[in-house]
Amino acid sequence: MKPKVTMQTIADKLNVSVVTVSRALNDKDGVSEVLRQRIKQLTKELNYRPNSIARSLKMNRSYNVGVLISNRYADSEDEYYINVYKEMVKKATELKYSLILEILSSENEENLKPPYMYSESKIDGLIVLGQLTTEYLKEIEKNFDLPVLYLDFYLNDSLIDSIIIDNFYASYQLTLSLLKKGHREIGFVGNIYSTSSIQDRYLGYYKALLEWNLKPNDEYLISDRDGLGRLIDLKLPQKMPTAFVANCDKIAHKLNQTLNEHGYIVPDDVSVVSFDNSVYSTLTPVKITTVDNNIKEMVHTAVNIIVKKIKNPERKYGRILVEGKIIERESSKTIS
Amino acid sequence: MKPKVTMQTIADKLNVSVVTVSRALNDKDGVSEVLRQRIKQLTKELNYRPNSIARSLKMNRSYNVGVLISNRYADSEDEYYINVYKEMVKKATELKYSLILEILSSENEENLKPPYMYSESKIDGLIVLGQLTTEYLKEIEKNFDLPVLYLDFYLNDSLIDSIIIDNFYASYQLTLSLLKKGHREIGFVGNIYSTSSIQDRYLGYYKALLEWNLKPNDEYLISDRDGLGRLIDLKLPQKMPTAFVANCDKIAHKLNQTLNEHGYIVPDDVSVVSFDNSVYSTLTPVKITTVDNNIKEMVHTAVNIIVKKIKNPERKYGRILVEGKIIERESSKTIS
DNA sequence: CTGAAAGCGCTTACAG
DNA sequence: CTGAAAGCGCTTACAG
Repeated sequence: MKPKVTMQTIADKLNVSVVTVSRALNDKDGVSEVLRQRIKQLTKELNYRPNSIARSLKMNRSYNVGVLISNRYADSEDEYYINVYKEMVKKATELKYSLILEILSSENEENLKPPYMYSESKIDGLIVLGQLTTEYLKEIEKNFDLPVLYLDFYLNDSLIDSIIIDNFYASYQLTLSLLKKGHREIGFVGNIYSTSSIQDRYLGYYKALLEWNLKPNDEYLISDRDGLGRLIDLKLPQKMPTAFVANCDKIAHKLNQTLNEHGYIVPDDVSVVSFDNSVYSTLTPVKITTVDNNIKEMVHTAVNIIVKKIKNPERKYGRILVEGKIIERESSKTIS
Repeated sequence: MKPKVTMQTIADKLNVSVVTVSRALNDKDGVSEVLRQRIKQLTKELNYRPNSIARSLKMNRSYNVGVLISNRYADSEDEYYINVYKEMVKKATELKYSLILEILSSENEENLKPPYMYSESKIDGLIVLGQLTTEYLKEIEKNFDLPVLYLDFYLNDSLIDSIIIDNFYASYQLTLSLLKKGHREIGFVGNIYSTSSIQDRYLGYYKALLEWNLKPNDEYLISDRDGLGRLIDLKLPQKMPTAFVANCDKIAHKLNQTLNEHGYIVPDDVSVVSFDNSVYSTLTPVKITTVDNNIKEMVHTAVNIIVKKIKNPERKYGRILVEGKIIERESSKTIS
């Protein structure tokens, strides 16, 4: 490793002070244009890299934002959140922030252990990506001395801002599209006590039915996971509806398999629609009609807001809704 | 936000110096056990969080490792690398390091622009995940003043350590498994000029054929991407072999589709085997025989080594091979 | 066992 | 336009 180049090195070579170097490099007033150029020039020749750690200490800012994801969402083949993360990284870089990802183990979640990056003051703000236990979230809300943003879920009675897909509206639209195709017996797949997003999708489905004067049939409500988010086998009802709204593509894919095992073909016997527009929706033999979550818009909003909150922690944003978009594919069919 | 708690706060309350507080919290000698406990106790009561930025400045360590991935590998539905990243995060946390991910755009790659996290001195070491252009890598090797590790590829004539799946050996074994099933006409799918990993997989395939006194047939070599890594349509040969080795599951999946379009059924007409054990290998109707890359072992080794290199930059590790494991599934069939 | 001093590399008032 | 001084919150060598 070569000798370290600091602002002092530059200053010494040009017989000026570090103050001047700092001002020149940060494009602040108080340096003659000639000197500024000389300094910038030398900076390149010497391969000077600013020490962001030193700046951070002075400014009381790390220029890092933490992203916390539960092991539940990151551990399996569930690629959705990790994809969201990727988009976040791109956006954060634009804003000169770095992202630090931490995977929250079930154990630490249960023990209410704060993220390492928080305990070590490595971050200026935190984005919680995907719902955690209410106890854990309450703990964050009570103790955290940092701007926090919930992404892709919200918590009732919470003062913490959140950004969510407008699941309710999207589900309402999606269910309407089935009704317009002639379906009257429509089921829903998902544990509606599990996450706010499944709940809202269920209620949007409910609303569409009510609007067509239909009563949701409890027999058509199939759970897909236990209270801890672990997937369970899907139990088909005795009498089959003509269509299902699945709470996500992954479950739609699983539903498709379960249906096949029982001799039903999608969409000839049963239509299936779902949410997320993830890899699961296109890799099955029959491509699934789904809702594109508009990850990009959601993520851009999220990163912008957390940065704004770092600069002004008092400002509140509340619940921000991002609209999804239905993508019609082969799994939903018009019936008579 | 509450008033900030620092070591000074603790020191003042107990009428000791910050030196003593620092020693107590870092479990260093020179503090009586009684005092140490009192300090630690107070730390909890006041919700003290050490300022890792200050420590970093003093120690000249950020305790961050950068991970650089090309847009090419992260942008599409290619979940492989992002999965690898997730495992890296878990391992890094164990070692008290944080990871900062940066996505390298094609533009920055072409202009040889160094990663932001490097230019801003935010990281102590860099892991390059997935091959970049030779020019970019040479630039890193020439200029970077940090430990660097290549993960999942290597560069010839490079002094930089790398960790790779033993592609050559795995491919050799995989091809042998086809030969043992009676196949004699075996094709290979992949642009062998594109990445070292495709090249090595091709050569392992080659070796297996040679060992059985077979000559690889150029007609059976199908390219899958252009020089920049963009996927292209697969052109099937006039005369079909009885089996294909595809350079990854994603391509195997695509090959399967192409074969279907031309009226061939896997594995009845053609067997297909591939690499990665990714989501693509199990979501197709016919599950694909593939090689599990042992991501965990690869990642654990990688993170351990970069941390060791940060502590001792002189030490060389060379090319480290991690063994893959064949997972037999339905897409490869015994023929007579 | 305990502390005063110095310093990591910056930035921001303040003074000229 | 330029610089001396102070300070961000730690850790380490030195002294007692």
